[in-house]
Amino acid sequence: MDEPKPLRPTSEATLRRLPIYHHLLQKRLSTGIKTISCSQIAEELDYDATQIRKDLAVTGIKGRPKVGYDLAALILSIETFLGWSRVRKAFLAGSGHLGSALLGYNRFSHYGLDIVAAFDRDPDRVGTKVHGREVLPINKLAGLAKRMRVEVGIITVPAPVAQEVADFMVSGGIRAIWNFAPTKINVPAGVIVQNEDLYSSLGVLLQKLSAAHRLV
Amino acid sequence: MDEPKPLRPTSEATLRRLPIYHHLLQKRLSTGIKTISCSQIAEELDYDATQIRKDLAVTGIKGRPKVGYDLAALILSIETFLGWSRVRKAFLAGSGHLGSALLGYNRFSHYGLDIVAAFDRDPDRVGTKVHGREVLPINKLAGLAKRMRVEVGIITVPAPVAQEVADFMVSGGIRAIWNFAPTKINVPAGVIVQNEDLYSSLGVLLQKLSAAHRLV
DNA sequence: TTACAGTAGAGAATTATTTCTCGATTCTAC
DNA sequence: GTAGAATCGAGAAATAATTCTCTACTGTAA
Ligand SMILES: NC(=O)c1ccc[n+]([C@@H]2O[C@H](COP(=O)([O-])OP(=O)(O)OC[C@H]3O[C@@H](n4cnc5c(N)ncnc54)[C@H](O)[C@@H]3O)[C@@H](O)[C@H]2O)c1
Ligand SMILES: NC(=O)c1ccc[n+]([C@@H]2O[C@H](COP(=O)([O-])OP(=O)(O)OC[C@H]3O[C@@H](n4cnc5c(N)ncnc54)[C@H](O)[C@@H]3O)[C@@H](O)[C@H]2O)c1
Repeated sequence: MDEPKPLRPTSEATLRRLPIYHHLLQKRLSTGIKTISCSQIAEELDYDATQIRKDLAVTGIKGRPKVGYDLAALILSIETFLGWSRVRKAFLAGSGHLGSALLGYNRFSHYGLDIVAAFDRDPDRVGTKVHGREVLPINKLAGLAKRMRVEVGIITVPAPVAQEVADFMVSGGIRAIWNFAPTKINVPAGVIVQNEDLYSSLGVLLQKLSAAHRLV
Repeated sequence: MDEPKPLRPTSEATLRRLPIYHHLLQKRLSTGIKTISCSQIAEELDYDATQIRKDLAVTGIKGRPKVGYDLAALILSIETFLGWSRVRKAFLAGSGHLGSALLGYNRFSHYGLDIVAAFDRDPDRVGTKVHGREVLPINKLAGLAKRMRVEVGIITVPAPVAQEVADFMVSGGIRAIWNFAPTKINVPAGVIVQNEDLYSSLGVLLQKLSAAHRLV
């Protein structure tokens, strides 16, 4: 009776909902309340209370009947589970429109990510500063990543060069890639890729709008 | 025997995958090939071929055994299904970091979306131009949306004011909202909201990275 | 012509996720 | 104290999504 559970990894759906709860909980924290129940969260977000209870359970938090969860403890539990309590260094490749927006967003450091430098191929960009971070030549990425023990790579370059940039990241020892380019990138086993495809989101929105049209 | 099928709406998972196929198909189109099969797509994207077949079926495309699908017809079928073939006007609220990045991205017009104007509350921003689009005062949003028959609203304002901006959009007759603020917005029935929560994406990435650490 | 291999499409089986049900617990009010 | 209401937590049931299986079709090559 050593490993009775197969210990499945947490479902992606649950992982995506946890930050949504986190936003709400933080908002509530500032109002001064001390506890919150699943039914209250459910009411606010229009989710099913049982689903929220199961989601929160994966973080290891324990609630009390009739009361709910301790708000501060719950926030901490989510942050710990998601890996937001330990800040990891990140390199961003492609300091264009989207890359600059991410660099300008100083809130990621509260969510486990510290973008320490940006990289680009364009000589006009290299050497400039974007929101306080220096832009370095892309060919320095791998070496620096290794030296600085950078764990996360962010790809905001055009799709045709995304694979090449990902290869630099992998060779620099980066083990998790946040990919904003609308293309699949191939990485060796053990490297985590999280695609953020805005077209998928846009596709869902516009399809629903079109479908609504067709019905009415 | 009039409505034998309940006609369920297409699942969100399928809707999110269709744009991913679209990216690949477009890339293939430029190589000159004329047809493509599910097994080829599956090989490339590391998906299950049957899943791809079922996904593509919802767009109404018909394939031929041993051959696959006509590439150009398939692309068109996806575009039509997702509502990308008819371009809809959009207003963007919040011309900050992220809003500017979206305004600078001229490719959305090929994907059914034409951002025609931006809105902001900051007097320093109002009156300027961001990537060719004028920034107008936020209090003009509702009236102009109604007059110009704008269908889509994009929210890139800070979370605490997202609801207020959404209300302006709804009162201007906007029926689909692409929300980048990390907060729930409440809208009347019939209005479509698509949340694009970068923290969800980041949460998935970092949790997987943490979990990988724990195992090794 | 004929065998063969690759593939779409439909439906069944499997797996994953969400929702329901119920017992146990804990707070509040009487 | 005791009754009642709210809620957690665990397991069962229902629902949804994915993967498997089989048949029929189509092009290619012997
Ligand atoms: N901006 C958006 O709103 C938006 C929306 C959806 C998707 N995207 C995707 O995000 C990515 C970036 O978009 P963007 O609008 O910021 O583009 P952009 O052209 O503004 O920026 C791209 C940057 O990458 C740099 N670059 C090009 N090749 C490089 C290389 N080999 N190595 C390092 N840097 C290189 C360029 O010099 C440029 O600075 C694209 O893949 C795009 O499809 C952007
Ligand atoms: N920039 C990013 O990388 C990033 C990442 C994740 C999430 N987000 C989210 O996107 C949103 C925008 O982020 P940002 O970095 O662009 O912020 P930002 O501060 O650069 O831009 C916000 C803009 O909204 C305007 N604004 C404020 N109140 C307004 C109102 N009532 N009406 C109209 N305009 C108003 C401001 O003047 C400013 O121009 C935020 O909700 C943020 O959480 C941004």
